[in-house]
Amino acid sequence: MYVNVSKMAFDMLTSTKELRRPGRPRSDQSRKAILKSTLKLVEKYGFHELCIEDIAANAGVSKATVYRWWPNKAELVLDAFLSVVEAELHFERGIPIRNSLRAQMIRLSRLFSGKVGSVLSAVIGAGQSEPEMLATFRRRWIEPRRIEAKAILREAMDRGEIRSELSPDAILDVLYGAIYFRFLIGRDKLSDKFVDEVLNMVLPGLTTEKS
Amino acid sequence: MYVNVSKMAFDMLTSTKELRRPGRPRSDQSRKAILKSTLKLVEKYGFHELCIEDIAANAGVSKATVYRWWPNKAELVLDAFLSVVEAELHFERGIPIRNSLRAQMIRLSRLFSGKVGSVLSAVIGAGQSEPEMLATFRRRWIEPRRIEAKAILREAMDRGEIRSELSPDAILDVLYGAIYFRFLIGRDKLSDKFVDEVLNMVLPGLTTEKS
Amino acid sequence: MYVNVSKMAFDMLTSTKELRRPGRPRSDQSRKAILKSTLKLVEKYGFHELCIEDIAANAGVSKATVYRWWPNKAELVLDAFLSVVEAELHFERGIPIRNSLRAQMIRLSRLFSGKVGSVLSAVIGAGQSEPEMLATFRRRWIEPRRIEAKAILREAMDRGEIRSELSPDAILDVLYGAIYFRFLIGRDKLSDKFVDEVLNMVLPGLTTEKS
Amino acid sequence: MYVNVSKMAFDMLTSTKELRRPGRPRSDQSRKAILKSTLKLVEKYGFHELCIEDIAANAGVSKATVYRWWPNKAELVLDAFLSVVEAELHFERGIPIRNSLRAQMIRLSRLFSGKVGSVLSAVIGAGQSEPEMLATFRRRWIEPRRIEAKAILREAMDRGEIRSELSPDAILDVLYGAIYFRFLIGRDKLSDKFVDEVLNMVLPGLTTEKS
DNA sequence: CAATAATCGAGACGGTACGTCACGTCTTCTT
DNA sequence: AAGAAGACGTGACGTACCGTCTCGATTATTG
Repeated sequence: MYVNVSKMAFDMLTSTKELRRPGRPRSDQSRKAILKSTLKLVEKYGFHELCIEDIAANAGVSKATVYRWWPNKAELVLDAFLSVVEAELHFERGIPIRNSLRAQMIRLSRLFSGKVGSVLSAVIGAGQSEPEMLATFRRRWIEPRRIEAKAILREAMDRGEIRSELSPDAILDVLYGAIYFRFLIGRDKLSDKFVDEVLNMVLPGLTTEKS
Repeated sequence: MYVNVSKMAFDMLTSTKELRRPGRPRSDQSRKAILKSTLKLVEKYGFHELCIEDIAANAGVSKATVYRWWPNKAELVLDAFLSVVEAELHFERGIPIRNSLRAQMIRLSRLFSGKVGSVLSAVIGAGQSEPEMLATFRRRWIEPRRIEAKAILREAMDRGEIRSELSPDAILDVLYGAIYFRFLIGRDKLSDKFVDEVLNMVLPGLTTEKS
Repeated sequence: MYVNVSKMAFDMLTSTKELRRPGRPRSDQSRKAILKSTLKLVEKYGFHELCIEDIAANAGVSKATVYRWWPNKAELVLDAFLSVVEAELHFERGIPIRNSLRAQMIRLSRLFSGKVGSVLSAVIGAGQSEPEMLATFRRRWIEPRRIEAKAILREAMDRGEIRSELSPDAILDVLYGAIYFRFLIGRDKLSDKFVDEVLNMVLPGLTTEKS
Repeated sequence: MYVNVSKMAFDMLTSTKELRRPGRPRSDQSRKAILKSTLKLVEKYGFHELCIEDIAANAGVSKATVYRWWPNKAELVLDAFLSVVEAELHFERGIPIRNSLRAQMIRLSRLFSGKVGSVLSAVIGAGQSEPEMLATFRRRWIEPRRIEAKAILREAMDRGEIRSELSPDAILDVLYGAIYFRFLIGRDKLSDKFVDEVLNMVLPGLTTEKS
């Protein structure tokens, strides 16, 4: 991960079409096959049982090729996870805060219930004993979404929908904490209905109006 | 874990004080030394780096003795965790719901910030790829506390403090989800202040009075 | 082995019927069950794969009981072997040397081809890396028979059938070496015919007459 | 053993000098170090006490490398033995049979008395409970020598030195059985004198002339 | 008839080595 | 260079038996 980021950056800088590093270029086919195999196998076995030898074999790639581009299993799984979900789950802006939050939270909870859910839980689980991995996870998955969320919260505060003395971070910890808690630990399934329950409980405490 | 639970059950059934199973009895000294070493080492190295060979060596015990009583590292760590925290963190009853919740949530968040916090996160992390372990964790850690919590919520509903049409499980997912989320994923530290922020946001939505 | 020999000796000395040591006497049933199980399992698995835990389990006996009477697997197997064959295979005396040798060699080679053959080869095999065991084997199996054999050879020398300048030990090494060699290493099966081949080749060199 | 034999065969077939299998080639240095350490340790401790962990450590090699090429301790020791003695102990041809036999038997018995003797007895001992190993031992140690021996016996029969109605296998079982018997079981040491005793006893029965 | 003494079963214990697995690295030839 | 192949040293795994031990129960002799 670290490695390929820097090398990709180098490639981008230099490839004004002609300039590039000597030697055989990186096989994009291999890269994709590795990420695909990783996703497939982590869904099947979970992070713990997953082994890089199997990923390499499954991707028809040599082990050394995996290690050339990712420093360890954790980063690889994280990259595979992000390669699937990175672009999704934006907030709609300019609509009532409840609607915007609800729509995004429902899409998130459905994502958690699907195939990538098992990959996500594997990533967070592994992160509990690998601080660097958790940091990367936060930086590339949690933070981008939170920046957007804070923006719409700020807008809602400006419109007077949300009490502006509240901490946006605390608000989001409460709303999303409920979903993540049920996803990671809870026995109950995530559902659209649960999202509504959460919003019904929490929003009254955030709004300025006395309903 | 599974083994000794069933055997302990057997002991209890048969021990009208005098009856015991034949053969050399299990060494309680070894059992305690193993749990103690496990706690110590998991705090030091985290779950991932922890190895059973080290636990056995540190406890002055043979590897076989560890495997005789615990099927794998995860169960052992879980048992060690529970042996330390199992009896703690009850709710005070007969006082306003906010006070009771606040006191327990603060004690919980302080626990998370302390030494056992790292053991707990290791347990939950490992549980993400071992469903049985997570189930045991829920059964022996989450559920006992939740039963108490539901009882005080029910009392508060009876007293008219909490709207009785709300789902107790959802309420607890919101309140504790925030803490667990910040503990497991969040970048911000847990603090007494955060507990108050959560309660301030959530309780208004739960109460009957419109303040 | 060492233990029970001495204790048996003590028993013999003292049991002029009434005198015996205090405490629960040794269970002869267990002793026999152990030897029987040992024979059965060594035939089935060979010496190497044989384990004392299986012997004890098969004999319905505790492991400690086995170790109380035999110091190790080798001695136990040797004892089991000798308990079956010790009394057999004497030489007939007062008949022509060829007849006496032939009869005993044939009985021996048939014994080798039977069930105890596999036990014997296990014993000798194990003896190759345990000098004490091999010594006991020689003392209790090889030597008693060799003493008899030397006696009939001496008689034959006295009668003038065998050249008396020959070494009886060398004679027996040649005759029986052939059988043991074929038994332990050779690809060819032992047979009565082979015994005759050996005698036909060797006896002319031993006899005084020029046939 | 099985593995490398087949791979060596493959190498031989394909190595018209240039063709070789892909991947990192097997380290010949490791292979030799393992065989050397095996010999050294089996001489020192005997087969039974020998453990593969020690061999690997002594050879500065990983345990996995040992297991990659030899399926078990027995095959490894056998290979080590053969790597030392395989090329030795031929018969001289075109001389009187007695001389040829005597020279080879004396060299053999001296070999048995030396350092490799303990390895050989370990190999034969282990072979008693592992038929495949004994078969390999016969194929690679016994048979090649026996083929030569039969050739010189046949020549001697053609020359009229040996009675041609005798079975060469039986002759060799008698001659070499005596040596192996004394080596494996006998209490007496092997010596040049013993070889002469054996030949003096056996040859008269084999020869055509009446001396 | 109690006290003493040894054996018995069951089975837990500290050990040692097993043979396996995956790690991450390295060496070779090919693309 | 990058890639596939695959051998390498390393280290932990979980297992199997080792030979010893601690129990309560049993079976004898002795006082």
